Amino acid sequence: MISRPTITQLASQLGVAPSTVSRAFTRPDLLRPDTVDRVLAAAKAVGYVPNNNARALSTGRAGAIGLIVPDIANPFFPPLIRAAQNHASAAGLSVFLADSDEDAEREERLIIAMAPQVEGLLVVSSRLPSTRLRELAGRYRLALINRDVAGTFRVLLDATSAIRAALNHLKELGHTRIAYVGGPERSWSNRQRRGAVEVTARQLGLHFTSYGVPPGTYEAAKALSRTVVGKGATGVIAFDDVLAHGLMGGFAEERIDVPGDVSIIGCDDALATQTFPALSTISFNVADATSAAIHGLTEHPSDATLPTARITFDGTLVLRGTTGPAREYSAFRK
Amino acid sequence: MISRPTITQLASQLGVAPSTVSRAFTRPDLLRPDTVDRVLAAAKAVGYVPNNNARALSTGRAGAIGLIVPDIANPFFPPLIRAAQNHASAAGLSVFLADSDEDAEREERLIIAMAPQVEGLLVVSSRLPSTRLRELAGRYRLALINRDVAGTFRVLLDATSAIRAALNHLKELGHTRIAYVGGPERSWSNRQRRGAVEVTARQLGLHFTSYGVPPGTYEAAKALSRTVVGKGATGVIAFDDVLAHGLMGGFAEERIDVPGDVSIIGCDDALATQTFPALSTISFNVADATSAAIHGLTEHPSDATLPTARITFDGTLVLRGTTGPAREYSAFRK
DNA sequence: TTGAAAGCGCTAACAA
DNA sequence: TTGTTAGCGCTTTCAA
Repeated sequence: MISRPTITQLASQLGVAPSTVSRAFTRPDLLRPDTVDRVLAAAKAVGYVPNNNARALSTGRAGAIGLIVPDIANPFFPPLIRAAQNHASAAGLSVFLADSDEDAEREERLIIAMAPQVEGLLVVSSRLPSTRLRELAGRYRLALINRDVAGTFRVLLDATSAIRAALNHLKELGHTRIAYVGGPERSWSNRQRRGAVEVTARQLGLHFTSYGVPPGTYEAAKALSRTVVGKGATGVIAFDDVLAHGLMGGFAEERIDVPGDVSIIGCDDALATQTFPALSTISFNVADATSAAIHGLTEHPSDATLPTARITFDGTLVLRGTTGPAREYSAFRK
Repeated sequence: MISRPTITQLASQLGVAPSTVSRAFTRPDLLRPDTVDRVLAAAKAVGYVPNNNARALSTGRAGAIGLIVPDIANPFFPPLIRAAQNHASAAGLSVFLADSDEDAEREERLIIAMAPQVEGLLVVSSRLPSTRLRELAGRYRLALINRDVAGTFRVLLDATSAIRAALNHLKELGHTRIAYVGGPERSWSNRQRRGAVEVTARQLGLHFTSYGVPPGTYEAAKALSRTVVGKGATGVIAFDDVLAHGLMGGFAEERIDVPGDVSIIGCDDALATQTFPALSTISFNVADATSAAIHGLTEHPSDATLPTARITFDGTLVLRGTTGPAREYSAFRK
């Protein structure tokens, strides 16, 4: 932030009032078109850029939103972050990004520190307890993504129907033993997905087993792969593509063929086709969901909190190369 | 940004002057310790948080830095982004993140829009022409990462020595035909790495071929894999881990064994061990490099531009599972 | 050690 | 359609 032309300098140089310059930028409709042109041209010539801080101070509107994610390195988040930036900048807002590092306390500190400085906060895949989150949403302008807390403004990527489609697909291929490999326990998506797999499996008469990979990492999933298949599951649904990929890595090492020996379906469609074989998965329209959340954040800018809302987006099953006919358990047992 | 207690309110509530409250936060050394305590306690009680915008306006210091990356979804950047945030927040700064989407014009617009609002800009892997970059660095406070423009403040991850080690390693394994698979043409790292491979190959008497994957994506690299190996290369160095992984994906589809048929070494160590076999690569201390850049950005906050500097960090060759003894070319030719 | 007061650059009544 | 003016919340001289 080095010194630069101010609105007053530009105004006196043009022989107009500061407010005229201001209006040329914020309410050009109030000015004669040629005045606007004159001001804008002069602004460009001297390199005048409005000072956001002064503007924010004057209007009481921060001109920015905050975005908190648990782990920027997880491939699910970058597209979301990019979508958030695009939508925010279309609304004339910049975005402060922060990473909670999967740490609930850090997440709360971030919320408290950032909230007063921004128009509102997009909190994605929160790791905070629901009661805390509800409290915070009662004090600050929070829009949650992938966290279903009653009384808050939340946008949810709902995998239920896609999971039903996935299990139907596996059943048709002859799979009878299904495993779910879950991720972070604090993740709402994880609990939702596990629940959906369990319920659907029961409805379809499929044997269901659940595993957990609390750190949610590729490595941890890989380490679990032998166990999963050793217990006889031939169809596995993973919490997300990272875990699915980790399982595939483990299977590859064990010479367990995908999809010959075991079928696997991920979630989030975050790895595109960067696995071999290409991963079947559940895809969401993250951009639309993010857009909805940003809408909520920007809609009634002067309210202290966001209205209660529950907006859901369904996922779609995307079949690629990791599902195939079931093989008999014993046929590849080691 | 909802209404919240101001310094004036807090002051009158405490029966002190606003400046006293201000000093309790910014220059506690000027106050009697018990005054400081009293103010801080009251601030905490009423939930007072300093208004960054007002502070920025008053001091002329933005309290934030900007960070521009070409593609947040590329796994090289998230760790860097996280490092930037950690170092910035340690210096009391927040960070505005922006993604140029590999687009030079968009990158320039971002620089011009953000620069006036922040203490300085961290521009990573710029896609702008050097002349533009030099101009911008002469006008704004820019710290470049992975872009070597004379006269600017730049921090470089230098792969040269690690590439030398890599080729020596391949040569010892009996490889004689080396290919480099490059990424974005605008990338300095790409040009540097290609040059290092070429020079070293010549010195070691190895046959060298260069390929390019301008989009720099997994998909594009995968599509190139057959060509690379068809021309007889048995050792390949990829611009980055994403391309290396893409090549591996292509090889897997073609039933070309890694490292049995072809050895491959990536760069950036961005995929950890998320490939099968685990990828040999060149690793950099991104956190230190980022720290150096942020140091530069925060050192002389009132100067209009950063001093000229060229700070380099060498990479390290990390051998994992994708390199092995060379096989005769004809042995696996299709 | 603390207070009073001016001013950072901008916006938004209100007036003209 | 444009100008005047009073702050927004904070920091920072200067004075006490």
